[in-house]
Amino acid sequence: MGRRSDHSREELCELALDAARRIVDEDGLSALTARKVAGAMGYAPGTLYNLFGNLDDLIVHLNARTLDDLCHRLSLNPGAGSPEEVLSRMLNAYLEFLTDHSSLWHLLFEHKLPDDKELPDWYARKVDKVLGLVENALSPLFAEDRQNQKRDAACVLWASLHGICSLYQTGKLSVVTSTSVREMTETLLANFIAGLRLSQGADGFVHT
Amino acid sequence: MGRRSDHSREELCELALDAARRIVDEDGLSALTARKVAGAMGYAPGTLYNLFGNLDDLIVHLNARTLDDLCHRLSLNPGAGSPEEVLSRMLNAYLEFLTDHSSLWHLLFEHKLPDDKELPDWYARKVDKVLGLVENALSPLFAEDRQNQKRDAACVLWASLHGICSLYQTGKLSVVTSTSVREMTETLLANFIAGLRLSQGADGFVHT
DNA sequence: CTTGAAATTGAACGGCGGTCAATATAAATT
DNA sequence: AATTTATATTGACCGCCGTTCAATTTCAAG
Repeated sequence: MGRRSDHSREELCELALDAARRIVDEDGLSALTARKVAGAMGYAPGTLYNLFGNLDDLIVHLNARTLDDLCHRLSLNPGAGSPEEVLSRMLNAYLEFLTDHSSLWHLLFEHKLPDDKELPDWYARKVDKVLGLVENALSPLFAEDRQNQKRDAACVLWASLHGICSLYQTGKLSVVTSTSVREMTETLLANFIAGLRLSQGADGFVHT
Repeated sequence: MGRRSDHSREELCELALDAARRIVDEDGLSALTARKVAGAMGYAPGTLYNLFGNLDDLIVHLNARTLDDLCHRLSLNPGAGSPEEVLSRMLNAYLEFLTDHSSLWHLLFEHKLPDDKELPDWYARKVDKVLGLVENALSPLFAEDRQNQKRDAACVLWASLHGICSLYQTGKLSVVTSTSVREMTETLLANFIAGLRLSQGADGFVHT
């Protein structure tokens, strides 16, 4: 077999990523194999390695798409309101995605590159974008001269929510409590923000 | 080859789990293979399947040991003090374990049984024990008639800390912030507990 | 000494990620 | 139009993996 030119290189990448997404969504992480992806797009396994360096590389690109998707969903329902209200709406969208595409979500976070490789810059920028949404929601809590603390707070909140979702999704929470993810994340949100309000000072005059 | 009787069945299990622990600790998760474990204990691969149903089963037992170890370390430095102080000490021990045995820690949380199988009861009890430590530390914050809320709070806190550690450990935090795990977990701890104090009422008279 | 039960082996199976010489096609050159 | 060059595609191959199981060897009981 030789050159086919049924598809451009970009079309092939899209084909591969579409196939990969479908496979993960339908049959779970363990079903994502090079042979299966290649088969689903009607090509031989070797072709996949012309498009991506290896499976890890393909997964990073798939995760980038998932990140875009997630970011888009979180951006809907913008609306105004207190940080609690805004974040609660975002949480809705997040949990909905987690429920509907648990394997894609799982892949997004569970996947780890080998120690000697780092995530590319364009990927970091996508993560930044999501984090920016959280940051904006938290903005009213921080005085003008403390905006730099926003980012840390956003990171902490985001990572914490992730922890709850992660343990839930791997079945490690149900072993220990019957409380729903919904309730737990709301508990975190409420208490963490209450704490922030305090430490940032309701009117800027409490604590240092 | 036939019956050797160099070791009792229990000794063999210990041999296997010791080997597995060493392999994970030294060479990471991906190095944990049946052949390697068997080789390290001086037996053929098949023997491993007389002791454990499969690799998943062995991993659950290894994780149980890790859980015991973790629980033990968290129980040292008991001491008195405010919930913040007690939990901060526990956090020290936790982060120390995370640093020294990152792969064992990773295996403990990342491993997921197939959907049709559940973690055994004796395993759930071990998780419970760790959670109990957090619960005790939070105890002073809850009035006598609200002790049942303790558990939820402990779960949320534990899961949240896990999220920060998890993202850190998979290199997904460094992409987005240069703040240390240490600082982030302290931020969570401080704000969450501050929030709890408020919602539980400093003297039981604020909010419902 | 025989017999039966249990432990141990290691080859075998199907599948995996990844590689690469061979090949077939498209584009460039003559 | 014929020839060359460049490139896309293949699929057999490598060394692994988890897991199985018939065959074998040893121990213990009768």
